[in-house]
Amino acid sequence: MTAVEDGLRLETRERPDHETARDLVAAAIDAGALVTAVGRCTVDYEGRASSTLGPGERLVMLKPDGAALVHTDEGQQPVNWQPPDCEHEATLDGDGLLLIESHRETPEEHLAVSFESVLEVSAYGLTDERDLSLEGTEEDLRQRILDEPYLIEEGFIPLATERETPAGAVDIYGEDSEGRAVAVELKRRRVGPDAVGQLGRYVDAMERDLHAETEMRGILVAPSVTDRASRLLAERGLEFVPLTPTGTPESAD
Amino acid sequence: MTAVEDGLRLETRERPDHETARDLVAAAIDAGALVTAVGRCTVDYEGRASSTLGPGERLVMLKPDGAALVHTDEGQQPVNWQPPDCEHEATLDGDGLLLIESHRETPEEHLAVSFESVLEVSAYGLTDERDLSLEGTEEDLRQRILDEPYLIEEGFIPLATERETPAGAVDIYGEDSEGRAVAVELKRRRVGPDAVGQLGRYVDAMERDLHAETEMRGILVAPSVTDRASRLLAERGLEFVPLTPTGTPESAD
DNA sequence: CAATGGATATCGGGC
DNA sequence: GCCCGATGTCCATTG
Repeated sequence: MTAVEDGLRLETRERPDHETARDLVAAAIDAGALVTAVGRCTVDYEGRASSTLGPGERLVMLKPDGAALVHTDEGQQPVNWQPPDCEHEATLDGDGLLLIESHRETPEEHLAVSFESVLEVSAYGLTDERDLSLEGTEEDLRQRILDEPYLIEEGFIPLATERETPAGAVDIYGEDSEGRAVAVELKRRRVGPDAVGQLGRYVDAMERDLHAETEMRGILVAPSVTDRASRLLAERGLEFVPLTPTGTPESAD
Repeated sequence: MTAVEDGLRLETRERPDHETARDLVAAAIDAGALVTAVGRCTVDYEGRASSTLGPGERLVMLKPDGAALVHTDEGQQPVNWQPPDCEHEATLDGDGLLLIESHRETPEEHLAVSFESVLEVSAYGLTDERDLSLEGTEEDLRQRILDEPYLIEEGFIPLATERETPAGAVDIYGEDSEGRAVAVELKRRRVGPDAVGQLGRYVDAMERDLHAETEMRGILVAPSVTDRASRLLAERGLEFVPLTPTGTPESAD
């Protein structure tokens, strides 16, 4: 019985032989620990796409929720990965070398990491309450507008959030001071053409719903807008109001 | 002089005191090693947004390229992070506890991880050739069409890729058997409304360029399409051709 | 530098 | 389970 199975919090092997590494990784997976394995390896992936990665030194992380990450010494993103809810397995291949595999269905995906050498293997028993508090999101921008509707313009009245249209949900639906219907699309950061297309789809869908004679307004709310997006807004008769989620002043175009 | 500075490949401390942890992390950052630090900590971030994370046990990874990752026991994504090209620093705070910070400018961003306890600290000297070969991408889909244009339709002739329009670059520009201009937008996976909007913008822009009388065709190429996107395609007079990057048959709508 | 769009995007909410 | 849109998205490419 290993320390991990005993409920201890940490088990590490430096430069273990492959069998020792396999034993620890397998036990740690069973015990619900977070595992790291560092060494020279190759990586093969097959699923939504497929990839191969030749020999190199990387860090492999296996999480108890079934996520797997292969990190090189560069980049924020892992070079290979599996999302949560995968099944992890540690075995010895035909040459007696450590093989870590991760598999899931829907979609069918398989990741295999074949180690030539193992620098270190560690198992950590982690607990986390996981109460991240994040500010400066699109939700903060929405709340800011609901609290102070005049930030959109004098006389603007919010009537609904996430109002459904055939093209999707409008972030804020309301009326202007002359009673015209207004669709507001929110973005927490500077926007490009995509956001204009999104707002345009909503406005088109609502105009169709409200019958042709009613004039809809569409307002894009974001810290700023790119040149091309600005031109697209003008072409489609849509408007822009500069506003940040936090109230911090930023350059507004 | 530590082992890391000597060029050794691995240096680990299990349950180190905070000063020992600080020394190793600081030396490893200087030496260009990849660092992991596991322990109970709080995390504060301030930058494009801001966040706080209360006490919990996490794994912090510092990469020699300046990236930083804070991983909990759940999720593929780190709960906090910094992109590459940040400056990392390991110090002792006023209470003598390990403090890992990461900072960058443009945009101004700061990450601070305050450790209450340190389970383990490791430094790895990694080298990686980083030669990932990936198949099943949009680029593969494009090449497949350029090799076999009839997959779009009988008589289709590709004339250009990434052809610029005022609305952005069209993936493939070509002509049909009757000489009409065709814009083709490629997606490697099932598409929703966004892709329709993207194609629509290109077609509108090209029709404007080619003068009003010329009839443009817009074709969306993807494995399949959602209901709403299908309706949007019909509304805008755009077309859909089911095709996968690899040729593997998938359910096509 | 900004801008644009892809990604094995991941993630969460709604239906 | 699919669909849809947000993300501190990251990231490569291009101007």
